[in-house]
Amino acid sequence: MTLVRVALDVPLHRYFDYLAPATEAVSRADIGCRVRVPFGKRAKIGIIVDLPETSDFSPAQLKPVEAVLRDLPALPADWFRLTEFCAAYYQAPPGEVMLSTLPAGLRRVDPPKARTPKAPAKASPTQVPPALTAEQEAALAAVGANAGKGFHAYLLHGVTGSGKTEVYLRLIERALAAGRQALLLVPEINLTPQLEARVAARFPEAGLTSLHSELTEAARARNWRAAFEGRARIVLGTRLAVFTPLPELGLIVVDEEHDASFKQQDGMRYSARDVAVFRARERGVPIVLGSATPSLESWANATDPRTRGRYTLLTLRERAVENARLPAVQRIDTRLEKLQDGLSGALFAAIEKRLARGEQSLVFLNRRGYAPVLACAACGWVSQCTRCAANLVLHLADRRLRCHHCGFESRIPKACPTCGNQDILPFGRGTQRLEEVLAARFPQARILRVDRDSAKSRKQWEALVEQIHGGAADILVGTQMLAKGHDFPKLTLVGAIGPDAALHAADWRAPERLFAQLMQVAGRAGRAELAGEVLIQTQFPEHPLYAALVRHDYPAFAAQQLKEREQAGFPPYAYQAMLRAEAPQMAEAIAFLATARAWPGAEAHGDVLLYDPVPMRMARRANYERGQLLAESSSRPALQRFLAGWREAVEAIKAPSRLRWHLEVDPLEF
DNA sequence: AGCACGCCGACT
DNA sequence: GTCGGCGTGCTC
Repeated sequence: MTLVRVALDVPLHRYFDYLAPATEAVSRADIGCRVRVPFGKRAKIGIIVDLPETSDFSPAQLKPVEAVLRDLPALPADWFRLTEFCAAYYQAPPGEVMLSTLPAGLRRVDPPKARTPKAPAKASPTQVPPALTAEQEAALAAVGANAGKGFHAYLLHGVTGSGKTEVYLRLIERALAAGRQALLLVPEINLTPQLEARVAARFPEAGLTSLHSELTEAARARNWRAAFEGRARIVLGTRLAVFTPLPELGLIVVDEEHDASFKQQDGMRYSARDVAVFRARERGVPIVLGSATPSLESWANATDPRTRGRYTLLTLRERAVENARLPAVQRIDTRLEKLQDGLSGALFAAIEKRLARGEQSLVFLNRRGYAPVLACAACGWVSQCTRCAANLVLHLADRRLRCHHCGFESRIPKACPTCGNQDILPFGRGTQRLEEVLAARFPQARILRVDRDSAKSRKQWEALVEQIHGGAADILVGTQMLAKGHDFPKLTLVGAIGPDAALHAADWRAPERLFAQLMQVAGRAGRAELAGEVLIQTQFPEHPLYAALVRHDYPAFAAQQLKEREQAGFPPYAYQAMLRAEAPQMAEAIAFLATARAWPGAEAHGDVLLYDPVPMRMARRANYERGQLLAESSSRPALQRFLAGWREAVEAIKAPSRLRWHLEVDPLEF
């Protein structure tokens, strides 16, 4: 009698044992195949993880497998090591992790009928690779020196436009030549047709396949399968693609490795970048993390004397396009003049100059909507979301008040809801208002606003990019959407309007994010032959963050931040996990966290510190009040040992049914 | 997570 | 008299 151990998509930290079906034999070669099994009242798709000798359940308690699905090759052992590692590290149920990484069609009991796939896109003519700069050569030589020696992690630090992508392409070329597959991970927003086209044009025979959330279910399944079966030699994808089984994996590249979208923010809260590093080590292949502004975690791994050697630092200091220089960054001290609608005279003048020369300007403001709040000057009423501890943002474009946290919407009141005063006014500025201000000042200019409201879908976004490229806009107004990964050849001026807000934010990671964002947006200016200029409007021009930005000096900024982090005992000098709970009443959430904090088992973990439960910074969201509890240790293994026991104890806490909680390892936001 | 069973409140 | 609220327990 054969026993079959099956991983199922249920939030339980165990596998389920079944009997082999009466009609067919099951062998160890079937480990990694999908099965259809009865589960309670219904059927489920699972994955065979083992054929155990014995079970905790008697044969009479076990049900037989309904069918073994052998339409795909069996998932390989290294894939199990990867998913089981993630389940253990992130305290997530292993079956849920495994099943959630499969394309939806492959985990459905009634599979959608397979339609004939479209003919694969015709291979475009191979482009001629550009000549390499000396720095690119050096980076490639450094990686090449370790070729064939298994795992090695590299941090490729290169300013915008320094040709990181060309380095990736050359490395991919080598991997392909060695008969291996390459995995290229990119942030969500960055998965542009441009990059895909560039890779496809360079490697027309490699069967490039892409994996991201905007593909249809069928396309995703098809591409996933091509990668798994080894037909696709290059896989380009967003974070979930890190789990794609790749039989001949030879190289992993993580582009813009600092980007927050590599972190999954629900379900299993994993960092695809960290998972990628684990996977590379486990598979014994090189991994390249690339960024103009690396995460401080990666930077420390590459430069801190205590961890030096963990990652090898590769640096590209110069822009690859001939004659293109880094933009001149200037601070505009906004304490010295009265701003007009938030804009300084210097910025107006600079835009004027670009208009006269037929060049493009970009005004960067990381706040969408017309104004962040509507308020009554007479009684002090402000437009607040009834469900969240947040203000309703005024959107004049479609005349709505909108909560950016829960999606609540309402009409704009004609008068103050509390005192009836007719004079309710928008306070502050968002991109819509900025667009209006600029239109009034430059009536002849064509202004294009690019934010999540104007570019909701990928299609709209592509249309906007097309317009910008075609020169159909003189002034761009945009949020961070505009900061990422696009070459706009005619863009020579970038103005940052309100960066100071992030400077003194309570989240100690805010400066890191601000610096990355400003570096990125500054990198938009002057990418081709035209010189670029960046104007930063600030009340704190002498702040070290801006000083480093002016010098394009990421290493100095990072060194200063790491020093602060170390003094404060923050990551990467500490390891953290966050337990969060939400309930209709804050007291319930805090009581739950207090029970978790009082776990007697914690006493055996003197190397782990549990803080007090506190309300989250945004204490209420969508009518749920939220609290959090931080666990911290100076040792990652110590934290991991603690979490395994703690999670089990937390799961056993009896909580009100409307209370929800989750545990996040290596949290990024506080 | 689903999906059962199970015991108390306002409706055809 | 029933429909249905969500508490509790189970899934090999």
